[in-house]
Amino acid sequence: MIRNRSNENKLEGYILTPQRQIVLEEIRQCGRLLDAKELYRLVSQRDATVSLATVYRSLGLFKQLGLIDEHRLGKSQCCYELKQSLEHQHMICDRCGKVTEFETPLITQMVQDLKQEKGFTIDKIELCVHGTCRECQDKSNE
Amino acid sequence: MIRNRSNENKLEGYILTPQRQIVLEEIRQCGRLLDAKELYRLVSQRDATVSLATVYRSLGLFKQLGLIDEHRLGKSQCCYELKQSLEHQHMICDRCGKVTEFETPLITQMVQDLKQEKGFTIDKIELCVHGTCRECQDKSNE
DNA sequence: ATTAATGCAAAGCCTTTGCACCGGA
DNA sequence: TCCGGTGCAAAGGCTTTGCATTAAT
Repeated sequence: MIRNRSNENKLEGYILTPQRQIVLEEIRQCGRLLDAKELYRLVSQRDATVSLATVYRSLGLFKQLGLIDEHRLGKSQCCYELKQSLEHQHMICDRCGKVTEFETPLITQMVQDLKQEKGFTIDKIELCVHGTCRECQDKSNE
Repeated sequence: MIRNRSNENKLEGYILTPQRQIVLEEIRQCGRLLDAKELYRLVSQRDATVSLATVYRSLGLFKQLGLIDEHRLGKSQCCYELKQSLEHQHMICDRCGKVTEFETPLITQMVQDLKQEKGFTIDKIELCVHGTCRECQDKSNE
């Protein structure tokens, strides 16, 4: 097995096992938020012997290494995606369940404000924006 | 049992049982975020026969009636507090676990931006702000 | 041989639910 | 009597963990 002590694949000091490789590639290829079950299903299509436990353990490792972000978005289960900027956030439509990405510079502003006013140093801001998307509003108006 | 069809206690059309009364009062008196277990402990001190299921069912009702807000704050368990304004948000210190409240007008701005740019109508924005509080930073610098 | 990673199944944690019982109208 | 609310225990959903096995150096 390939041991990455260099920074190739950003898994410094950790072993890039075939299982971890598949998990990471599926997150990369998907390009949207995924929960563990969805990810497990995708991974299983490529190697049916990979267990759900390994998916969770890989996610834990990637999270710790800063390769991915974990979001809860007000739901009981976690969702994952490749590491994004602070400004990258998500809206959840409560009618159709669709998750839409957006960018907002207000986050940067907020980080500065909180530092200045409260002395709080921020590592991560996650928004849980709930409402109704344009499509669902249009449907209501028909 | 008192049936509130008026808007006293804001429990219109619902029965204000002794159990519900205790649950609501404890949320009121506490004045900070509480999870179900903590709330159950407080309620039990006043009436040990009240079950955890009743606490959860009461929380569900209050939530539905808009009396309280439910927050997840990136944690697995939910926390509850009396209904607050959109601007009222929370920061979590990842070192000491302390939750600090703050107000930010940027939320209002964000609601407007999302309406204008994405056509998204927002019911609720919840921030999960993670970082290090001033006290924990000071401790590190000693 | 040593050490880490994996698969499996079991356990954990928080929350919801089915069901019988109770209490007020 | 009727009907909603309650308590209890069980079930649910997601995630973590213990343990034996496997794989790499």
